[in-house]
Amino acid sequence: MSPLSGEHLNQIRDERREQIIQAAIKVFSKRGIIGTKMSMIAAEAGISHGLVYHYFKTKDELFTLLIQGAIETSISSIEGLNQVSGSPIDKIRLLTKHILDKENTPFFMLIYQANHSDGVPEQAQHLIRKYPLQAYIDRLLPIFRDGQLAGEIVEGDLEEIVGNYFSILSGIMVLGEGYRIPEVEFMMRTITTI
Amino acid sequence: MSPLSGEHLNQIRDERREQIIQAAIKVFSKRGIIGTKMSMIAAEAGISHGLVYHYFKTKDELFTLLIQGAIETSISSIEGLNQVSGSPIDKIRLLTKHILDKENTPFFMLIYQANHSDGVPEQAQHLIRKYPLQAYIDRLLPIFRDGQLAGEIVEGDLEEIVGNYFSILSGIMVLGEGYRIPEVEFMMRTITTI
Amino acid sequence: MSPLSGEHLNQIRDERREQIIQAAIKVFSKRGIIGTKMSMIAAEAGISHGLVYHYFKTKDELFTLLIQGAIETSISSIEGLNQVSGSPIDKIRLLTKHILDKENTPFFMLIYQANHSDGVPEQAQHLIRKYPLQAYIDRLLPIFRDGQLAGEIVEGDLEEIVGNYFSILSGIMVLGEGYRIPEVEFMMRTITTI
Amino acid sequence: MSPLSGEHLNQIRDERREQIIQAAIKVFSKRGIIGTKMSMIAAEAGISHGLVYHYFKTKDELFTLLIQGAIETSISSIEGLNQVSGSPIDKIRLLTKHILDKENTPFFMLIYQANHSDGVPEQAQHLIRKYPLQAYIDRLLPIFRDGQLAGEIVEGDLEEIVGNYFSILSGIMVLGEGYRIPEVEFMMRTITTI
DNA sequence: TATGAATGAGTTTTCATTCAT
DNA sequence: GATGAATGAAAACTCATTCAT
Repeated sequence: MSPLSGEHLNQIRDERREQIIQAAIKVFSKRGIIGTKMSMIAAEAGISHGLVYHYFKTKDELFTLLIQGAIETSISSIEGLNQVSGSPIDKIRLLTKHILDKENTPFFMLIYQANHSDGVPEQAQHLIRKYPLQAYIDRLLPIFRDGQLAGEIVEGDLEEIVGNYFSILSGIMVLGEGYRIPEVEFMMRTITTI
Repeated sequence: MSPLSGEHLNQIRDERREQIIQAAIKVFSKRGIIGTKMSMIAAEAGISHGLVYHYFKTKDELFTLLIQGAIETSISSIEGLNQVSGSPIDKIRLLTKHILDKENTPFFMLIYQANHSDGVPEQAQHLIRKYPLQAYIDRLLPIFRDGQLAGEIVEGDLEEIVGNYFSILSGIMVLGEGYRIPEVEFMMRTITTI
Repeated sequence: MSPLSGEHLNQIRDERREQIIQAAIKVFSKRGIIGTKMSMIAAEAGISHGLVYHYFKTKDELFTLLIQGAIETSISSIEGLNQVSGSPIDKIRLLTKHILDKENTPFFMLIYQANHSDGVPEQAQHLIRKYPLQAYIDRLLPIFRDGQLAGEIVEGDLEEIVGNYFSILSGIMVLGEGYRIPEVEFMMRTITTI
Repeated sequence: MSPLSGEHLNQIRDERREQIIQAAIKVFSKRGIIGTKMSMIAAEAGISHGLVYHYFKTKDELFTLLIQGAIETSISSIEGLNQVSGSPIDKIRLLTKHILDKENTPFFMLIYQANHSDGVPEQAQHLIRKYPLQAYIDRLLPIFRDGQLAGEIVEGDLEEIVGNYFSILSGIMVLGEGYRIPEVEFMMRTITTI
């Protein structure tokens, strides 16, 4: 019989890769790099640990890939706010909703893990350092400024306000199970007037 | 040389124990259980790794001890609020100030680590489960209720408000370097009227 | 498409086998058994690693086969000297030339690898032990004796002379790149008179 | 009781190190890097494999150290010839004797392994490349030139003669068990007049 | 016949823990 | 009480081999 068609093989490969990536996000975000054993990822993906290495050279490479994805996703979802129509407050509400969405927890957890764990691969550290809190502040500042000018956002140093707000959002998402994720309006009370 | 007096030995013992505990808090809170090597604690304490085992049977025992201390400290500092004079808002401000104090970061980190890491000793897990968010909510609820009755705290489900507030405080303290710790008033805006 | 004729399949089979064998000789002789991955042989042969297993059951089987070939070739080329006309010295010169021929390096390397490596399959070890230095000495001795009788070869214990000579030839061929392969006459000075 | 005195500890450390090094020379020289398992070295040294890592960071570091030692020893033993009194032929005879000494086999084997194996650590490769055959030829050339001028050594291109001679010596030492190590005079016949 | 996805045994390396001194 | 040499269990990673297609 002839070997599998290239297309079919590609499909299998892509599926497996995605399967492993999803498993890895789940495990890494919960346990960090050191706490995550490749066998856990394999088990989570329902495959042998050897196969993980068929698709990803090392644990580090896999982790770094996820970090890159997490950063790209979070940055682009912030930059995407500019395309959205609505008042500054509407945009911030949208962002807040997005961040507080349970589905996005792993991204914050991953970045958190990369920030705190030991044994974070050089390249992942590099990415993290390239996008510190300030990078997010810079991208959110214009929206907050507009809000302040419109009188919708409290007076005060803008960098401080944005930094605080993004920090408490990040904090809440990092806590994980056992804590409460507040409603959007609860968080926004820190920055809105009235 | 004559042998050291028993009292002197006791003193050395206590000093060493405290030395190790402080070192352990520092390292565990930053790196978690798995990320912390006994040799790191020893190095931080300036002693040989062998000596740590003279004072603490295992890494798990040491970690569990710290968790116990962290929980006790945080619970008692909340319970202590009742002895303080002042309005409900004053008490909450005091608590907030206390929690946001950099000095107390390690306690939150430790509890966080115990909540998230793998390889957390059974006994530590037990302690953590014995004092979940709800335990803190229960103890804070009376104060918040008074505040609500006095019209100083926003309307709404009290458990939710207290849970949210304690969660965002915890979140911020867990983030660590690279993020902003907001001022007390910034946090309190989530719960105060006007 | 009509199925390939049986004959054509046979031809493909034989070609592939030979292709793999040549690739295996090249890689095994350079890297030894342990150092050789089946994937290297496959890559060298320009086929998939799975296909190697269609032609050879295991790595061990393949290696053993090569060892067998190497031994048979070297033994028969020595035995072939008897069919050659010429003086003893001429025959030894011919043998020396043959051994020092770069093309024959892999055979010596293979036997060397089989002698030294770990993880040499039982059967290959058996073959190697069946044809030790002594087997070569035995076959060369008559020629050297004739040479000694004719005064062309130095006096002395014949087994020793033959053993020495074959050993230094083997040694030189095993060294590989980075060393000099001497001219025939340089080697022969060890055994010839004048 | 007081801890071991620093001196005693030093003694233990030095002994163990030496013990491991000797074991490693033995195993590495016979089986090469890939073929050598750290557990083999540990077993040969009669210690646990963990202890090997107490003294040497990695297998690569250990191997590289041995290579360095082997190169240094062989270079210095050649350079030492200049301090020796005697005719050029005497010096070469001394060198030959030294090289053919069974005790020195491991050095040649190690360098051989480093030249041929896969997975040779970068630093070891560097050392090997720094001291190719030419480095030895350069150091031996003056002696051979003197010998040629004195009519004790055959006519011909000196580099060629020295390279050939050092190569056949190296080759013989690499063969290991199963082959004959010739007498000094047998080897020297390749280069001496008469 | 041909391919490469998939598995798991085996190896390197780390580190909690023990123990002689 | 104090040290650090020593052990061994556990985890990352490699690769021979199998097998569905």
